[in-house]
Amino acid sequence: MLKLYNSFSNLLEEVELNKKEVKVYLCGPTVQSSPHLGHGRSAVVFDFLVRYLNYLEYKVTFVRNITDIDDKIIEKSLEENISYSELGTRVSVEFQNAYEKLNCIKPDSEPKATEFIDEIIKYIEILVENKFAYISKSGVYYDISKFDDYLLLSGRKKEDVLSGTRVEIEEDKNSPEDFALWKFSKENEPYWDSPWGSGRPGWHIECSSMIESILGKTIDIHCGGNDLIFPHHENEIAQSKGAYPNEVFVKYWLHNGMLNLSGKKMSKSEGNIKLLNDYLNEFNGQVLRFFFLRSQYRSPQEFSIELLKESESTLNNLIEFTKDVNPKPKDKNVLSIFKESMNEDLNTAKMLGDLFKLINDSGSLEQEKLEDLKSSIKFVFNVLGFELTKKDINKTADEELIEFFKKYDIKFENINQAVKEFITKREGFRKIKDFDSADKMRDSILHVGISLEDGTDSGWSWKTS
RNA sequence: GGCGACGUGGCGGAGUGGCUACGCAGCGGUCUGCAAAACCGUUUACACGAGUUCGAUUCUCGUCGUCGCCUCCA
Repeated sequence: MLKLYNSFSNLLEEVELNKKEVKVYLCGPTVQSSPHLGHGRSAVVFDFLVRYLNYLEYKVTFVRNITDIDDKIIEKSLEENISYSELGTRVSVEFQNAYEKLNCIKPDSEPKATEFIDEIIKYIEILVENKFAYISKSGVYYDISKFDDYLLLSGRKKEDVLSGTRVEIEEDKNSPEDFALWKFSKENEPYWDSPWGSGRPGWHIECSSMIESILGKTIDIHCGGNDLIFPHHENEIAQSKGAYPNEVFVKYWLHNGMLNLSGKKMSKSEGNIKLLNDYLNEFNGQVLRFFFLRSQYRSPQEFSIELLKESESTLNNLIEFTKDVNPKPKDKNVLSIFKESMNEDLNTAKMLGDLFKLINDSGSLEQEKLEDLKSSIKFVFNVLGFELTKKDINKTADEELIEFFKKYDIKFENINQAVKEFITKREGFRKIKDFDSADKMRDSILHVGISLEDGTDSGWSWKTS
């Protein structure tokens, strides 16, 4: 039985869903700047969720939105002297590429706020009609005083929120905690026409509106980073309950923990962000993905380049262990470890530990059982979106490699052929016990990232750094 | 100040009222011309104080500390 921690009840709940139709919505990024590692974590951990639901034979409809219009995007595009849409498109492409490298499955729908302006306006009209919204000089606002159940998700009181420091008081709102549904445009700002005046949607309304348009009034699982709980998700609830008071909006709220750098949250506002692309060039996407697997999705997770390298080592060991088998669901222990830990609020960290325990105890297994263990481990990793094969091993020749082998009179055709010839040459020295020369060759090839391993199957391997 | 989370061995990170988590690194060994890889073995852990209990890292209370949110954010 799958259990998930519901942020709304603050409880681990047994999930009851209709197998034939599970609707999942993930709050995606605001495309104002390049994707950072935190975006990666959120995308990957909820990709684990969707893949696991698929494995359990739920029929999932998965939507992940893109916020392509908001104050920060406008601000940034003015700085760069390009249009908001040019900036948004450029950054969206970066996100797509990153998601692809991380092997996240493509959502069934990836709506952008600006593609749903009509729907958003209709939604606001309902809120105005239901008296949850009012029009003022600067825009249309949600009237918090009308919604009694405000802040149930974050478990706060209205009066406590009032004491916050960031409330914009300069605006002509009835109450400081009211939030914008529609913002009238100032000069040089992009705008769309609306019954109240030209402007743009507020940050929160797009999600309520797109959820309804694409998935319907009730969805099963709503995911996002835990920094979105307040105000974003509170406001989504306020909007959706304001528009449709008698409908259940979301059955299960799931929130992932933040990524930390030296114990502090990585975020745009802290200015301590690490860009995904920086690491996706140096490491392959699978390593990043594996890094995210090592911690349970709700826990804060510490990031550093050392920890990423550590993940790479661990992953390589796993790849090595399973290298000669095809993925098959054979070993009952592996499958029950997989299901039990995933059922326990997607505890991928526990799964990993328990699987390694099996690997450690596998020394005495007979051949067939050992193969079953290996192919089953490969199987569950496949389910979670890992190929468990070494990538980049057939790295195309670059100038450095060609030059290197030329020094030893070896013509570079492909990496395997070249290294093989190199090893044969070195073996010549070893045979006549000229170990000085043999060691020099081994040292020199190490400088181009190839490490020779006498007595192993392949005789060599790539080093990553 | 309000609300919440957490404090586990060198680092990371699970979990449990009594049984080695696990990974990586380290150390020792086997192997090897040497090294690497592989394999075997292995070291100081549950912030502090009190309580409940036959027994607490796990439950309760207190203390200290760290972090998150409080209308920017994944």
